[in-house]
Amino acid sequence: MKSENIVKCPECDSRSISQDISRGETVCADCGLVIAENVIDPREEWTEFGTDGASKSRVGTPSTPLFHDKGLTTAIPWQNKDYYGNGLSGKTRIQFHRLRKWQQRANTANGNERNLAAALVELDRISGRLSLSRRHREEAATIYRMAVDRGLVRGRSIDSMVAASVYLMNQKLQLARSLENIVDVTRCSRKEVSRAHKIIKAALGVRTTIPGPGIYVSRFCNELELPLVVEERSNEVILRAEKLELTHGRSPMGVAAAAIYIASRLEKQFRTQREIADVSDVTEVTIRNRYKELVLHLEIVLE
DNA sequence: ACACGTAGAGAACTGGT
DNA sequence: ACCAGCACTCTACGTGT
Repeated sequence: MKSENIVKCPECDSRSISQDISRGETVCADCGLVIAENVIDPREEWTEFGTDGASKSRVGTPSTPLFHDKGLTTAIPWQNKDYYGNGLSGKTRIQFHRLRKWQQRANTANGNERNLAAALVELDRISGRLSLSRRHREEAATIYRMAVDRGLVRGRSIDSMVAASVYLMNQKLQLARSLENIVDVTRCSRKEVSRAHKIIKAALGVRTTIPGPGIYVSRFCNELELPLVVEERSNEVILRAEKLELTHGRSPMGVAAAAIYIASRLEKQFRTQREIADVSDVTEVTIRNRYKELVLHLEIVLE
């Protein structure tokens, strides 16, 4: 990984690339794109093992919850070759075979570890499809790890528990992903995911604030390429709507979509109901119903 | 093209048993 | 665990500008 050679962000062309060495990441400071990860930390470890100072050289990637062994592995290659590429003698070969076997067992020996290993593969897959940042993946992985530790996964499908962990992380960190967004990228039903989610949430005692429409505004506006003023306007509308309890029992995405529709017209940055419906995963009908309601009760005049 | 309105179907939550 | 009732949303229209 030649991260030190990167000078421009491939996403936004910004030149402010920063290296977070202790996390092993190279990140664009402007758009937050992670350009490289698992970069080896070349700095000397603080702990000194020798007396000459030169022995402080233990390096490696930082620890992360994203691998079942937290990324701290020693790999014994399968080839029966030594460092110079020469073949190993029969005796050594047998010895290495045994070492490999034991390491395999040590890595995934108990059921929990094996479970985690499988789960993290799934987490990686769905995180990719939801384009979650590393921080979000780590939080989801941590939640899943706790669920495994409490024995919650036993007898339930790994996939549904992983999806539920992602959803819980999403709520905890106020990410704007709906349950549908997550169900779409898993192999299990909405019912399974929401049941698993309830179980984990209760067992871990995670408190989440019920997400209001507000959390969707910036994501939708981004996808619609609307300027910041529209975003602010939308939030004002939503705030007033919440005060009048116009949002209760309504799909938050529908309310957000309607607020954006109103705001975009107020700011003369017209977007059609169709366009807004597409990014917000609600239908035009719902946008219409919500926006009529909002306009009526908030006494907003659209010309 | 876009916005508007409606009817029937359907999914999801609540409370009851 | 299943069921009924409920409010809300969706699909699929037709209509109007």
